Amino acid sequence: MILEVTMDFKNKVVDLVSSQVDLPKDKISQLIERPKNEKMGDYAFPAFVLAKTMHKNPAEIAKEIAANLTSVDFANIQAVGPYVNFAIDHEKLISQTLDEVLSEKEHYGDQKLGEGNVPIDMSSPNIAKPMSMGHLRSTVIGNSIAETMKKVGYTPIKINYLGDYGTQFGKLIYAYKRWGNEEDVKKDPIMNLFKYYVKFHEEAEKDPKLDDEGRAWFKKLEDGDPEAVELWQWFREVSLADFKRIYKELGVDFDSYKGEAFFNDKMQPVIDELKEKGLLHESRGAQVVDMGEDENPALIVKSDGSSIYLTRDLAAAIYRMNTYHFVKMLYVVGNEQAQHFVELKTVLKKMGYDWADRIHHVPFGLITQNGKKLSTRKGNVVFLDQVLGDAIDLARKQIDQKNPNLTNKEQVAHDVGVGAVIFHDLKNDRIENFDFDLDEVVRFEGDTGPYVQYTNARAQSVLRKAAKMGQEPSLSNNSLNDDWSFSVAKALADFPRIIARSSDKFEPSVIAKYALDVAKKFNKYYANVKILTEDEQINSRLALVEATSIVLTEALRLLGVNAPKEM
RNA sequence: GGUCUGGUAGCUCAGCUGGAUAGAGCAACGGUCUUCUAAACCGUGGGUCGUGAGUUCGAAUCUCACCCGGAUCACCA
Repeated sequence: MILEVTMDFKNKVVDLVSSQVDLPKDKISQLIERPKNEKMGDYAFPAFVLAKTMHKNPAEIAKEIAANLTSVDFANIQAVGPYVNFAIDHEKLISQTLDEVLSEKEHYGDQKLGEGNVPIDMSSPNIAKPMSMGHLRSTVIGNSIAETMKKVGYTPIKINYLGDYGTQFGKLIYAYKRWGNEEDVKKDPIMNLFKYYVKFHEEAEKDPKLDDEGRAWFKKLEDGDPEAVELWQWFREVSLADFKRIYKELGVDFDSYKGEAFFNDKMQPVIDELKEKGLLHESRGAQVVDMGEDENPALIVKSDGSSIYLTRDLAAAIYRMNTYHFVKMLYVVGNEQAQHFVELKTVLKKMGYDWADRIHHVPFGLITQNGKKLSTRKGNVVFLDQVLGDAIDLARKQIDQKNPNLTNKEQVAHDVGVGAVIFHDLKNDRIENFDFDLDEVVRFEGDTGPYVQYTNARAQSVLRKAAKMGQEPSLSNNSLNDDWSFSVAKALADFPRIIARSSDKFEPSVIAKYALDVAKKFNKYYANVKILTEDEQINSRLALVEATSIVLTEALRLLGVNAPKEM
């Protein structure tokens, strides 16, 4: 069972206040806050609410409450203005927290907030196009949410809903036949296919008839034209191989690669069902479902009879419900598609599927470059491959400069470079747009992934040196009670709460911010306290160091970032 | 124009369910490596929290209006 240290103390505060005040406990619990300034203590009860009923000014009330309270768990209980401040006994919080972290190790922070399958639709790059920074976002956000959901009891199912179907393939087939050749595609599949695709859109600007050609080829593909199908399969195969290479770099894997094409034969039943339920009607030659007064209708079948993504997503959602019986389903997809998911849920609801409420669109902000939207069609993209490569190169250079004797340089360069890119993507609220700036992404100083990794490496280095001295982490001796240790321990005690919040909001940045906070506090500790001094507290200090390393490593793991022991 | 989303320090952003003098990082300037990895630490300067009302003992936080940026508004996904 999980004993959360901070909860423990908070409950004690609630009990104490409750003994003096005529308010229900849950109300008190709600009012209790954490002072911003650590000097004011660790918990505070504001007495304002009582002013009316007691007809006294809050400061007086606070004073009275404080005067009547004593507790062994708190070093100090005193009124400051209208607040009753509670300062936790440092020694107690430090020893309890460290004890808990060291005994639970990487399971520290595990909790049971729910259970059941949670499919996560994530990454989902388009076949025949290079993966961009946009796909990176979906991939790393989805991955981190999956890890976090697992930690709180759910069973995530990572689904890569490959963009392996749609009108774009008609365009690509046309473009390949007109400007492409087999040899080039074999040499460098993605880049050359992508070139044709961009060329198509350039030409289509001048000659809109090309769009019709593209649509025609897509229709052929849907009708099973052998040439179209063969080309499509080939494009898919070479693309997927390339994607898997990048996923390996990122350390992300998937439970399912069922892409859009998989649902080709599952759309007609959905269309039939919509028809049966009287939801479908014709509009401008297409089949649509009404979305209400001022809304555009949801398009189900295009006027030329071919399929569209909403229909496919409906089929996919129903399939996933039947397959996984999910308790939640997440779509980690850019914010610009928000309307689509509103439609998806609305149509499912109209079909009578209440489980549509279990579907959550987890949107993220747009990535721009020099303020402009990245568009694959125009070839205005940032290639993920390149970014990762640059980041790793830079990490390698740093290692050569700062720690040239490091043994597994390549591995560490990879972890640090890729870690920087992933962390950068996760540290801000995911809804936030960001303008891509390579220097910013591969920065290793300040609020960055490498900063957290470095902090952990420092901790590990101390532990290695200690072992050589014959010293190891242990809480059996003297416990710590200095301010530096307390600051670190208090941060460590927050971990379970942080995980709960992150999983609740589907927000990895909560964990990223937390990791930075722990790292910062540990670095202050490190700068102010000489750890490897052979006195009676050395083992306790080492316990603090090890606990910090455990939490940092686990926080990074939840973000999908490796934590090298040396760098 | 409708809908969604954002507007906090020069730049990039925190600020949890409203609470005590609004915080980080970057950038600028100045310190700290014969001592546990300086990818670090310490210090200085820098903000009418978009604007105006409202709710409240108390608003960056909640409500409304307005201003600005971005996304989106059926036959792409």
